[in-house]
Order: sequence, then C-alpha cells, then structure tokens
Amino acid sequence: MPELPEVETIKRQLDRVLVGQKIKLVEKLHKKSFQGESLKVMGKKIVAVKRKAKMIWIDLEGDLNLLVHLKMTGQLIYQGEVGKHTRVVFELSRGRLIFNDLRKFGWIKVVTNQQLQEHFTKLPPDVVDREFTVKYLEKILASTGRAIKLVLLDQQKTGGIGNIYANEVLFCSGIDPRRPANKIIGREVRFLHKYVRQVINQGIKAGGTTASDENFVNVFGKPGRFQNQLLVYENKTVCRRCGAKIIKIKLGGRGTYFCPKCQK
DNA sequence: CGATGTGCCTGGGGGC
DNA sequence: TGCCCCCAGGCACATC
Repeated sequence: MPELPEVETIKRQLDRVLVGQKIKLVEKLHKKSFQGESLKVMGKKIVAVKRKAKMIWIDLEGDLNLLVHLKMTGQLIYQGEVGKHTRVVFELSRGRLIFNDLRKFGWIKVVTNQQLQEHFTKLPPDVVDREFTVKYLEKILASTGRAIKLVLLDQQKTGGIGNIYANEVLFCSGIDPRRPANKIIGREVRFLHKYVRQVINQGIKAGGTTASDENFVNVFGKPGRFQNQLLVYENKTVCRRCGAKIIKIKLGGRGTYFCPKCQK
C-alpha cells in the first residue's frame, strides 16, 4: 500500500533514471491498467517525474503526461522482468519500465497538462507541503466529529497519509484513533502536526515501508527500511513505551493498532 | 451538504 | 491435500 513516503521514494528514483529517455513502445497487458491512447506517448521524451499526494506523473515533452496511481499493489520497476502480475510495459530508449499490479486497482492515464491540473485542484495540501500548517490541521479537525484516524486517512483533507503511517502518527502523538477529530484541540493539534511531519519524513528517509505482505519494492526492486522502525502497525506484541498489549481493532474497515494505555 | 456502505481485485492463510 | 471463506485497503461511486 504505497503511501506518500513510498510514492516519493519511487518518484525520486524514476526521476534519476527516466529523464531524457524516449518512450519507444507501450505494451498493454491488461486493458484497465492503461487508460488513454498509448500511440500518443510513443516517441515522446521524458522531461521530469513528479508527485502529488499518492500520485506520480511522468511529464512528457509537449502537452502530455502519464499519471500513475499505484493504489494497493502497484509497482514501477526499472529494468524489471515481465512477470505474472505485469500489466504494462514501457520500452524506453535505454531501458524498460514495468508496471506490476497484482490486484489491478492501480492505473496509468494519459492526460494533458490541463487534465492533470483538474486531477489536483480539489486535493488538499500534502502533509509535507508548506501549506500544511498547524492552523490548517486545526481547521480540518474542527470541521468534523469523525474519528481522528479516518480524518488523517481522508485524501480530501490531508494528502498522502495511508493506513500504516496513520497508525504510527497517532501512537507517537498519544492519541486514541477513535477520538472525535473536533475534540482534539490546542497542544494536541501541535503534537499531531509535529508527528505527522516527523513520521512521514522518517518514512521517506528510510525509503518507505515494506510491510508483511512484502508488496512494496522500489524502482530497483528493493524493499524499504521503515518497517524496522514501526512502533504499532502489525505489532502483535507489546507497547515499546509502557509494555501494555497492543490492541487491534477495525476502524472504517481498516486494521487499526494502538496502545490502550499510551493513547488517550 | 456530510457520513456511511459497497465494489473493485488477487493471493495467502486459517479452519476443517 | 483441498476447499471455502476471510482478509489486506485506496478510492470512486452510490445511497442515506
């Protein structure tokens, strides 16, 4: 489940290896995974690779982009081999880019610059952006009584947090994931803001999280390292701070881990 | 309008 | 060993 740190890791690596190359051929192995006319992008040179929220786009010369959402199980692998879950193959001037996606939730779309902007206009600031301030967080928390974890996961409210990092951030902040968002005020908002930034940045620094499903690998097929620093997610043992047993519940249909003693 | 529920998908794992 | 069912969950979309 690539979240902001995993997508950012992939984006940085793609930017290093793809820029300057030309797309020679697009092979669509699964129709739904590639939307738009592949003919339009063949022969185009790659100018840059960028990210917004959990999306990556490959900026091509002229007015075209390849917008990518990896959703749950998408992988972009440079010089990868075609495998059972390969959905799209890009033959490039000096290499090959493979899009794998076991569960077929992910997609790649051919979009113009204007269509790209339309995808982004309704999105909130990413949590690593300058605009994601304490004040902004305060405002979105005050606007709803939904459980705080659901608000952190809501891509219309905060850009880039997924289930793993939401669990970790709330543990670090000492906040119960079920707490109504509008009951979190003052000092706790400042803590939450601080740990959102800190945990996400640590995740980026560690090259992302490869959880127990081992799905996430980077552009070179290598796992991340943040799983070694996880404090609650998939933790079936005890809290490292107080020794109480970590609890697992369902919240909004998602696995939620927390320490009942440290998180109030 | 906001909140909640459902479907998309496949493979791994538990129960029997 | 095999079969069935549940689970993982980001997001679009439908419904209340």
